[in-house]
Amino acid sequence: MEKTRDQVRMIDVARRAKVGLVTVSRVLNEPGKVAEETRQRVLQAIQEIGYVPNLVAGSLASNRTHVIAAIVPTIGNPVFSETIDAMAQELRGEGYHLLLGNGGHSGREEEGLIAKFLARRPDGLFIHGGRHTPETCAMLRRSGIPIVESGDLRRPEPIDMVVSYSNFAAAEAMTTYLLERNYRRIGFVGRASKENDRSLERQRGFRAAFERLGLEVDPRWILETSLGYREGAEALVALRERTPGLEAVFFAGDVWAAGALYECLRRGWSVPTDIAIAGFDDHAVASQTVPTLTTVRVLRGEIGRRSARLILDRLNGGTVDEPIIDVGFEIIARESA
Amino acid sequence: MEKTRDQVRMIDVARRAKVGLVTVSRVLNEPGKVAEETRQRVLQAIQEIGYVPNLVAGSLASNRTHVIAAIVPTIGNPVFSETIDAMAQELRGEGYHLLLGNGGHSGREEEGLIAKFLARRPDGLFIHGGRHTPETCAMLRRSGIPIVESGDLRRPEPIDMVVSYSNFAAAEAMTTYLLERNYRRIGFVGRASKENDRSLERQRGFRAAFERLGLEVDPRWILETSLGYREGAEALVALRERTPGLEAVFFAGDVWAAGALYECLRRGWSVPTDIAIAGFDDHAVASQTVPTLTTVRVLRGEIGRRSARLILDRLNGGTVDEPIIDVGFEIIARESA
DNA sequence: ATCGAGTATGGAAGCGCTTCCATTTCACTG
DNA sequence: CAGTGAAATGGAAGCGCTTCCATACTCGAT
Repeated sequence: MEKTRDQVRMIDVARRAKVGLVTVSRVLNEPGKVAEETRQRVLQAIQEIGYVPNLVAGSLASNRTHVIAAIVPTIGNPVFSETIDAMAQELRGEGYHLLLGNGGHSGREEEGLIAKFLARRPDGLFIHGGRHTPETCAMLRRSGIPIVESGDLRRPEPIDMVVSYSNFAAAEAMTTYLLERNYRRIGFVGRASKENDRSLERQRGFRAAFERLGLEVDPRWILETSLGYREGAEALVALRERTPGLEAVFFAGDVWAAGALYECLRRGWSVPTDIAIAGFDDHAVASQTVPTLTTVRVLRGEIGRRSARLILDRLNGGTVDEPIIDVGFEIIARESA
Repeated sequence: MEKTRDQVRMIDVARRAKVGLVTVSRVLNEPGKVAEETRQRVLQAIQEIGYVPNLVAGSLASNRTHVIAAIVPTIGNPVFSETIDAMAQELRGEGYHLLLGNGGHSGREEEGLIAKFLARRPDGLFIHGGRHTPETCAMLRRSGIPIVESGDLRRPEPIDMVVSYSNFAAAEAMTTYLLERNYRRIGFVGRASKENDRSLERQRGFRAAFERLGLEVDPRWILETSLGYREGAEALVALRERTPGLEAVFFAGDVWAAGALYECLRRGWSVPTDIAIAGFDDHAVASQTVPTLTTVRVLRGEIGRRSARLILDRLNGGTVDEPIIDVGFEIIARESA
């Protein structure tokens, strides 16, 4: 079952085209430096014998793999896949490919994955995720490759570059929007803030908006749960039950909000009259729900594109002037709040 | 801006541990063949100087990259990302990583991508997608690596292995379900069947269910559009307008169906009394919509896992007995139809 | 003591490319 | 017409590993 070593090599092309091996390499990598006639001869030889270059060998010799590693908590989450998609697109234009990994949510798991990824010598690395173990950071720094961190703008000591928006600012802005519309008793639904820095930041933003107006946040308004439509519905019910007079709920994710809107339909609660609902992400469904969903738009694709560009620019020898990019956000006011 | 060649190499570890370079390689790849004491010494040396193996060099020498290439039309589509996610998970367990590419929907584009991917010498390849150009097929065959095609069970000449469900059978089953419930005028919404084989298969399945009962399909019942919530809503309205007495609509995708359900809410159409709605995919939202959505469940994760296993088994020297795996589907009967 | 069969280890030869440098050719200058 | 520089080409030396083979040593059976 041994994999047979019968590849067509560059030297075979060279012999066929009656040129030196080096010339074949040039045709592939620096076509401008080869005479037109020679070039054609080589290209034809490549065609004829069906030569497929071996980039593994090339990478070893040149010390560049043209691979960018990307690590996200879960590939399945559309929130990440949109970023990844845009990044892959941008990279492909310059001959780079994506090595994809789901880091899981634990620091140790991530550390192991990163170690294995670095062994593949990617030319750059994109990582969405919060805290890294000190070992991970050290490893990444030592690697010497351009690195983009994403997930939140606020990083105490960025390893290298950062592309994101501020979860804090976005949550604060939405909460302020709700407060301005005279909602006062506002629930907040997010992920476990202990496990997830971004959730924590959103919750902080929520609280900050209240504080700026000198208002108190009732601890009963805060609810942490896992992501899902049903979880959103359940959260809404739980919050209303334990908080008499609740006027609005800010869901830190549109999936929860959409689930909650369904619950309102089932129970005959009128939105936003009985209860106002706000979301986060501007998921495709947000403009179609009944009623349509007020939410925070974040440009996920933009994060991917900008990250790719930053890495590519550095690889192309440019000095990156601003290594921390804020892609911003936007409050999308619709019917639900 | 030259990338400095200052990696720690295996030979450095060897010298520090006072062993031969080969022994270090063994510690990493066949630990059992090294004496315990020596092994510890080597591991410690690795720790101390922070050695990160260079898999590029290893791959060149061993002719195995431990990389599996995966090509999907779009990474962003949750339908694919679920498969990819499961596949990555399964592969990681055996030390393999995923090289990810979005092939676009054109054959030429795909061909270029595959050529570039093969140059990276992946040990296996997963591809979701229908028609490949003859050149693509030839290239893939010549590569000699295990290949899994997915997307639909029906492939005239599978390149190698296939893991999927039958779009035809699934659509036929759902249509039959609707017919059994005495819906007779049934709309069908899918993607452009000219561009997408899977859409065509689903449409064929739809028609086949009618034929089996000797019933006619009115051409006005068929509507092709692009994917999206709004598109689903619009499709529903268009179908009802042009088909008096329409009793049900089968949407070949839950996103359309969910969008259509919202439209029913807006217009006050009662589902399934005024109009029955069925979907496809069993998207997470399907169990939460109002009313809940009758749909076809397909195990996307299972496709990823099985594909990975098939490839891994072949790489581990096993002979795969059944190179065409049907993961099946399931009709999930809920309230909407 | 002798042999054979493990077990542990290391040296040397590549894997298929890129890069460095040398060489050749040729048009153009003074 | 020698002198010069640019353009085109190729030889040789690695890139950091794995694999093949040889060697040294151990142990129990003869």
